[in-house]
Amino acid sequence: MVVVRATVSTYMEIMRHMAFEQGNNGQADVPAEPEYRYNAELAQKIEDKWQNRWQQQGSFWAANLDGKLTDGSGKHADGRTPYFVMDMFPYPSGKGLHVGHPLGYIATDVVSRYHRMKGENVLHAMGYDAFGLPAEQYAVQTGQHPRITTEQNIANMRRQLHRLGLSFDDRRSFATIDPGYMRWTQWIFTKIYNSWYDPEFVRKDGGTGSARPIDELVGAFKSGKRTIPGHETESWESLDALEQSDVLNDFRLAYISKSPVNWCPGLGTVLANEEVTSEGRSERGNFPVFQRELRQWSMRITAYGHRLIADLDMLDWPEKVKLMQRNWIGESHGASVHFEVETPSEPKDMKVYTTRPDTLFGTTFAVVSPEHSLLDSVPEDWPSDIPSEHRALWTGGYATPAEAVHAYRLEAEKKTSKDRVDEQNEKTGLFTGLYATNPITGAKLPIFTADYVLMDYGTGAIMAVPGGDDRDYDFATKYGLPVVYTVKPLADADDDLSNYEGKSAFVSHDGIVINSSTERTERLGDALSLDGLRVDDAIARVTAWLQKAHVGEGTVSYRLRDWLFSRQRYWGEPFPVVYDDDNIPHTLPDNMLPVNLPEVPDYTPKTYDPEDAETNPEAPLSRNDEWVHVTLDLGDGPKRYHRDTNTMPNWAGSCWYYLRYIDPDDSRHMVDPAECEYWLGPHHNETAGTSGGVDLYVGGVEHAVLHLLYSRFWHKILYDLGFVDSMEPFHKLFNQGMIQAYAYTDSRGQYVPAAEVEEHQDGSDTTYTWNGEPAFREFGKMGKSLKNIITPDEMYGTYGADTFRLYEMSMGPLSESRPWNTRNVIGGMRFLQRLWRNVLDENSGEVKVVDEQPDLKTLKLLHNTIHDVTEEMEAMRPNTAISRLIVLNNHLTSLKAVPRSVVEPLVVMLAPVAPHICEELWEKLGHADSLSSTQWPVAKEQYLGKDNVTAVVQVKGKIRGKLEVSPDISADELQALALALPAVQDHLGGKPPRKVIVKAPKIVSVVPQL
RNA sequence: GCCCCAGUGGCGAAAUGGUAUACGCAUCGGACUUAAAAUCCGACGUUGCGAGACAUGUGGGUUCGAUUCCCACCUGGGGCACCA
Repeated sequence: MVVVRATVSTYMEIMRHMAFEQGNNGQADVPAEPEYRYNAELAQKIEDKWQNRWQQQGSFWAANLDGKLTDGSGKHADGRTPYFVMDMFPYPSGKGLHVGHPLGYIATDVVSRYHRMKGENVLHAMGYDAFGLPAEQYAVQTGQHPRITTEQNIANMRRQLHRLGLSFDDRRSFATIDPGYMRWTQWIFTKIYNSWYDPEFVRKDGGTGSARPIDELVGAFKSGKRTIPGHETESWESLDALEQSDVLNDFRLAYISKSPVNWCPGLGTVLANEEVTSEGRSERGNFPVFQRELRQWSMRITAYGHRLIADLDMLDWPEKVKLMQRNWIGESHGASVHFEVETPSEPKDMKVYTTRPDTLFGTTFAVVSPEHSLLDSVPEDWPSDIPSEHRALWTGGYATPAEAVHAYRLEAEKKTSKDRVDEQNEKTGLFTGLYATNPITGAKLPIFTADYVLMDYGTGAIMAVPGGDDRDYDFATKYGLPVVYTVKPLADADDDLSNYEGKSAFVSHDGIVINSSTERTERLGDALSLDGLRVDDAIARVTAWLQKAHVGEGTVSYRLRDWLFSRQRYWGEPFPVVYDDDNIPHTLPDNMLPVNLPEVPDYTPKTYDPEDAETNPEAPLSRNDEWVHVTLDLGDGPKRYHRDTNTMPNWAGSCWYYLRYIDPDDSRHMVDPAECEYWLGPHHNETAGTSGGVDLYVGGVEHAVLHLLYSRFWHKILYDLGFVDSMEPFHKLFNQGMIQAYAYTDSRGQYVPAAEVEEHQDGSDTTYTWNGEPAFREFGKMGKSLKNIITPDEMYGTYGADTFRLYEMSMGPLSESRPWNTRNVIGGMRFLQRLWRNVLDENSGEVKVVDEQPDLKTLKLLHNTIHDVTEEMEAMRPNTAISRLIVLNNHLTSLKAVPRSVVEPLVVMLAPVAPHICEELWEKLGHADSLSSTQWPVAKEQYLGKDNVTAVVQVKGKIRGKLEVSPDISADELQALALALPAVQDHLGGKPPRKVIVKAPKIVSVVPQL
């Protein structure tokens, strides 16, 4: 039985241990390591040296065209191609980093260094996304102001990242909390607020629909070119300020509305849809979330739904992320159908949304959501024609429809979002006493209210087709409503309808319409028959018919909701908005920005019993009266105003930070237009495509919809308004995998420190013990609670930053998740040591390379390696690139003397991954320049071919022989050689082959007679 | 339920229609050493004395040839989920 420590254990530790013991025994000195051996201690020295030198020399500064960050070359950074590579904005948490965090940062650093060596002008910077809930919660726990703890966290994270040797342009670093940055976040908000979406506007890229200044809309109202919704007969001037404000509010891209929002009493704030899990709980804190009608800020992201889907086609993103965005936006094409409803006061128009207008003939009732406005117009008494056997169920036992509706609304409000949308739940609902008229058949349909219909999708009302829809079928069954079948699935086209008795027919698009015709009527005109049509044809025909009869039209609907933009928290950007005495909002002019956070007696959010839905948000910013109530001159003399006390969500700051990297100190622009065009404009280099945008954006897939969707949305607004000229923010997206880790439990299921667990191998069985007791291995994330955290600091101490970088880059493909295994790190260390020894003598420190010409075999290996490594780097596969470099280095190790002309390109090619040791070797090899400005090697064509290749001979797909042949052997010659092989003859059994496939010079495949 | 991705030695993995297991870890053997570490050289899918046979989650298919392409299933991971 062999005992292996599963922990960080290198010969270094063992040596130190021995030194300690022997010192105690007063015995002979430890055999000293060679003085110039590449070990953790030396690595640390080298790393410090180069990190300082890079910083002093500004080795990684990206040159702007003009301004403070220009390199003075006069034009376009000396004509170099720009390359913009970014990591996702990190959140400086108080917990510090573990070895999983820097994976993406190392990857982008390798890419950055590689592109610099290709002679490009590389922009690579790192800032901090510093507002948000965790910072606030951490501050509450420690009793300090979030600004203090956040700044400490940023400093700590900077230190840890610096130690990795990342090649950032440190002049371009900032945090979202910096007033100079926040000012522009607020400025962008005012631009969005003062814009509306004109669906007819033709953009410069040829597309239709664009954000436009709200003044253009006001102009159209004034000139009468556009009628004023809700005031169709009035002139703009005849409306008072409040009415004007309300009208514009319905058009603005940032607007205030009283609508059902996600209220989370446990966090004391409202949340965006994207921040609520499918369990109906908050993503942060896992508290229940309730639907409540509250006045809140929203952003009209739905106006961009179509462009956000369509423009994905321009992007070089993982298909998986594109798909997630498409699904999240959920564009569906259908029709809005108008049903007339008799109410006590007047006839009303009830619009329903359906993707299947072809099933209108199968509609047997209608359902509106509990929040629907129609419920304000229910009759005073129950109609007399309620089927008596269903009366109790339909009325819920309430005396009047109004009472029933009121009670049902209250009940719906009390349910969590989860309870409301849980498919498992039995459908509930009540009759409203109202009837709708089917516009096609004239049939009278009872209208129910039920919470399975959602107010914020479609129109909040549906035509129920129990013959085709499972949900409607469930409801119809419970409430005794009739079922009519109007579509036969194509597969069952010959079946008669009795086959569908007792179930819904699940109406797929693959079917034939039946039972769907009507005569010409006085009211609606033409007769309509869909019978016998395929579903898609029927949809087209009925939609055209509805449109002609003015009782409906084709519409597009989105699953995506407008983005709820306000939060009732302290640690976020304040809204640059004040209200006058009439409560009309005004955005603050540019010269009054930024609006800084006020000091408040208590920045803790007001939270409630997480289950108590009957509570209201209270914004912490409202606790400072002096800040809230101000006198300002907004152009019409000093007046009293009160400030908006909400803060923006965490996403605001991360929506546009990439723009600020380009031009971080500009006090006149959000980003200088010329710099922005150079770095982001479409075709700014060959990889950016027509969309333009950041050349490479690396981050976790967890932001697939949230950050990446919001950021695209803002970018498109800024594009429409002419502030940026790329259509998309991020041209290429790459999702790095997660580094996972083993965790160990004892027999009671408690986690034990993973670093102290011992691994035992007994034959093929592996067992684990901790403190002599059996332990059990599981696989998951790295985290404090699992007691399996390994920090970068530990890795620096035992191996150095280069080995750590090398290990992370070599452990597997970047996009895959995989377990961390400290035991394997030593392999990278050994590689670096062997390379070190190939260049210099460990004992003397003297460079030992020779200037003689390498042999042909070595040259061929070198140039093939250059060729292949270049390919691997382009494809972001550092793992395979590294393995090729190891092969080359192993070959050098086997030579009697190491040729300079081979080891130098090897050092250059390894530099992106292990920059410090390579810089040191490069210097020792006699070069004065930093590797960061050294050219990437180019493979020489004449060494890429091979003298002899091994041709494989297969019979019926099995290898029966190998031949060493010249690479330019003819097919006939190779075939003859192959057929002459005794093994081939044996397998042919004396008969001539049926067929021979020759792919000279690599393969001969012989097919024997049957 | 719907959609997407993955499954290869003891382990991390390589190979995208043409020699399966490159590279690294672990393990074993050898050289060096008084000894150990380090280093260097070598072995290392299973089975068989061997020729060989069998092996890329399972079962089929296409092909002269399949880890790679197609179909079905199993397992694991992820996304969406009363969206009309």
